[in-house]
Amino acid sequence: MKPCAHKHSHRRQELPALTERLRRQSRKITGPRAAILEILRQHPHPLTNKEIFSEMPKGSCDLATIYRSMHLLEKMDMVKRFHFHDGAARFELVEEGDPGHHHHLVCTECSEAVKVEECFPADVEKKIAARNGFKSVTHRLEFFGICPDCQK
Amino acid sequence: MKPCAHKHSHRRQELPALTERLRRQSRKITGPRAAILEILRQHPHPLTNKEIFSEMPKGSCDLATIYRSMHLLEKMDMVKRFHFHDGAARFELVEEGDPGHHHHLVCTECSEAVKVEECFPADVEKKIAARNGFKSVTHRLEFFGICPDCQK
DNA sequence: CCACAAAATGCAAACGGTTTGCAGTTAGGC
DNA sequence: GCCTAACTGCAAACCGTTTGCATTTTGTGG
Repeated sequence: MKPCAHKHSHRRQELPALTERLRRQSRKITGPRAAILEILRQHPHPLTNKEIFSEMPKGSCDLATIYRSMHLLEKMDMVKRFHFHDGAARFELVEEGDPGHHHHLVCTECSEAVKVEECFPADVEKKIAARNGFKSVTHRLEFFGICPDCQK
Repeated sequence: MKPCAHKHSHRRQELPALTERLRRQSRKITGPRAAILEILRQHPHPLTNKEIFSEMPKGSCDLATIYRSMHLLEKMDMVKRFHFHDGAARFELVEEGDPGHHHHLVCTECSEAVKVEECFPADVEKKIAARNGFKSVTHRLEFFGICPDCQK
C-alpha cells in the first residue's frame, strides 16, 4: 500500500511523536491524554470536547480532564481551537512547527466542516492593522452554508 | 453646526423611524424597547446585552427582556449580531435595507472594536462554495490584536 | 373612550459549555 | 522502589443565555 497522497496530505503524526512533545515539557503521558491524542489523530476534523469524550471508552476519563487537557495542548501549540456557529469550541491537531492557521467551510445544519486553504490577504490585513495602530493582528475567518447532504 | 461628515458617515437613524419599523410588523413599542434602540443609536459600536442593560436607568427592565428584544430585532434585521473573542454576543443597529455585513478589528485586551470596511473577496468565496457544493455561503471574519492604548 | 386579545414583561428556574477547588492518585526522574 | 510534581475525578460554581408561567401592557376595532 502506497503512502498516503491526498490533495493536501497532512501525513498524520505518529502517536509516539506526539507524546514525545509532551515529555519534552515534562508533562506526563497519562491514559486520558494518550486517548485524546489518538482520537484527534484519527479525526482530521475539528472535534468538540464532548465529541472527544464520547469517542473514549466510556468511563475512561472525566469531561473536566478533557477540558484541562485541551487547554494544555493548546498552550503547547499541539492543537488549534476553532469557533463555529454553535457555542462549542472545537480542536484540531497541529503539525509541529506549523502555525495551524487555516479556515473552514461549515454546514450550519449538521456542523460538518471542510478545510479551506484560502486565507484573507496578508497585505490587506497589515494595512488594516497599521491604519488603526494595532499590534499583533490576526484574524478569525469561517465560512458558513448548507452542505450537499443537508440541501435535500 | 454642520451635518455630520465623518469618514464613514452612517447618518444615524432617528428613533421614530426605528419604532415605525416595529409598528409595521405589529410589534409593540414598549419602554424597554425604546430605551434599547436609543442606546444602540447612541453607541455606534457593538454592545453586549449586559452593556445595554447597564446603560439603562437601573431597574427599568429585566436582562431577559433585553435578550428577547435582541432576538426580535435580529429577526427583523434591525440589528446585527457579532461574535468577538469572549463568549458574549454583541449587537449593532443596521440601516434599513442595508445587509449590515461588515467586520471589526477588536482589541483582545479591552474589547474595543473599530469597524473594518475591507471584506473577503466575493469571487473567492463563490469558488469555495461551488467547489464543495455548499449553498447560501457567507462568512464570519473578525480581526484581533492589541489596540494602541493597551500596548503601553 | 373602553374593552379585549395579542404581545410583551418580570421573575426565577434551568440550560449548556466551561472552569475550579479539593482531596486522592499516578507518572517518571532520581 | 521513593518522592514530588503533575494529574485526575468529583462536585460545585460560573457565565451567557433561554424558558415557563403568571401578570401587565399596548394599540386596535368597536
